[in-house]
Amino acid sequence: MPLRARTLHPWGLSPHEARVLQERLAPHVIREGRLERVRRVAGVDVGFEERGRLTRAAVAVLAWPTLEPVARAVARCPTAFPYVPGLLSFREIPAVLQALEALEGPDPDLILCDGQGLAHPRRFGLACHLGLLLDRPTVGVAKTRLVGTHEEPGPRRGDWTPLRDGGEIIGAVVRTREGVRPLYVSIGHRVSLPTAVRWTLACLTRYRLPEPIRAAHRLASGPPPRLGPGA
DNA sequence: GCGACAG
DNA sequence: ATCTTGTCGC
Repeated sequence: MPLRARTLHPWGLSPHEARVLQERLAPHVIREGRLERVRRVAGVDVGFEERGRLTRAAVAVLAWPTLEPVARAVARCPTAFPYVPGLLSFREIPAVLQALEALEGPDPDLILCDGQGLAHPRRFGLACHLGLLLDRPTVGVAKTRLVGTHEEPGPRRGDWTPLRDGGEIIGAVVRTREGVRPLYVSIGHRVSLPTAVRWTLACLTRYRLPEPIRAAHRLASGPPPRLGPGA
């Protein structure tokens, strides 16, 4: 059955109302969870298309552990919320939900999101917001830092250092490939930080980004998908 | 006041 | 996110 979001709140909010809502919802994020019997891992990519002022979301579902794509969907919506650092989910999640609800086949057991999770000023990044709406395990995987301080992780794939803010560990700075900038991994919902880091690393191939997110990003902005012999 | 600031 | 310029690896 299709992934469906709970209606926890309305979407036509002002930036101020959005901040207040984040503070109300953040305590509901579950910061633990181990994941057993993972069969499918989804990646979510979000972005803005200046031409047409559209918010774009792409989702790819990959089988575990083969990482073969089994489902994909793209959605574009007229952008209805400004880009404000810390409020990205209010701009992007409507398109993400539209794409998720169009997916065919069995639901993913884990969703890797393009953006922060707990590594957010109010501990409620896009991955937390999406995880709470769906009540499913999510992980935030961001290419650059939003908040927090950290030391540079070691040079080898899998090396990581804690990301700290306000006296707590809010994420991990993970070297996913030698010679490239690290990624910022944080809890989204229903996973522990070690689980979030483990699955980010488990989904790596030879690239900087975990394969489900790469597949999603490629879907909307890369070359057209090559259909396999079974399609 | 000045810089920082997911996508 | 997007754009531009310069450098490096395959």
